[in-house]
Amino acid sequence: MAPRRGKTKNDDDSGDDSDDYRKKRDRNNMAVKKSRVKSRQKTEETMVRVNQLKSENTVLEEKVKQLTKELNFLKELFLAHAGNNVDAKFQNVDLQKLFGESSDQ
Amino acid sequence: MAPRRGKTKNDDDSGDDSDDYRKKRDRNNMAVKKSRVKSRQKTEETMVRVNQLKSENTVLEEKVKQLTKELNFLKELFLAHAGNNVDAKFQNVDLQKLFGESSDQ
DNA sequence: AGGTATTGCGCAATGA
DNA sequence: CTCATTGCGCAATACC
Repeated sequence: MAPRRGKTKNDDDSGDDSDDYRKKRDRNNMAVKKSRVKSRQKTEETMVRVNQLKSENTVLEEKVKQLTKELNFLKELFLAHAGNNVDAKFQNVDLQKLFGESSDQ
Repeated sequence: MAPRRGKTKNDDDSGDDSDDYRKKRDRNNMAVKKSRVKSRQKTEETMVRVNQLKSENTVLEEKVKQLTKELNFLKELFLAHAGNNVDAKFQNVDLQKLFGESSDQ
């Protein structure tokens, strides 16, 4: 596969000339491998996370849609009779505030 | 930095003895670099995506909470008077169905 | 000071 | 055949 033997030709620093150099390289190679496995796992998890979030999101959007629908129905029903002076007690309620722009946006 | 010069000197196959081998290697090195840049960008984007989704999620959760609150308020208000036989027209509405367990959860 | 962890890079095999 | 992707080792260097 790979023609190992870069033949580092020791040249200078680090007093190790050959054998514990190898030991050191081997240990680093292990570390590299380990680190890369970890990295891949992290990526995997991130992908999973994205999918989780996407589906949670979908569920929540449906819920909002449903709730909004219900709320609008109720408001209409309410207003239809409120304008009719149905019950004096309803006068206590500030309908404008309630139904005008109840929630934001 | 790296004492390149592995000078594959090999002998075997691939009719290229030395010069277009280098060309080939250089091209591949370019391709590798490009591919890795792309990979890193993709990772970056994924991170961004996760954050986007997380905040969208938070917003949606708040919205659901708010809508639920409003809805409950309206239902109570409604029921308080419905039991009072406020308006004959309300008789058309099946209040059990409306307020019983309208939505899930 | 001495180790592991991370990262950029080149090589070679393999995939399109 | 050319380019893209991937596992791997090396060396630098970040991190403790």
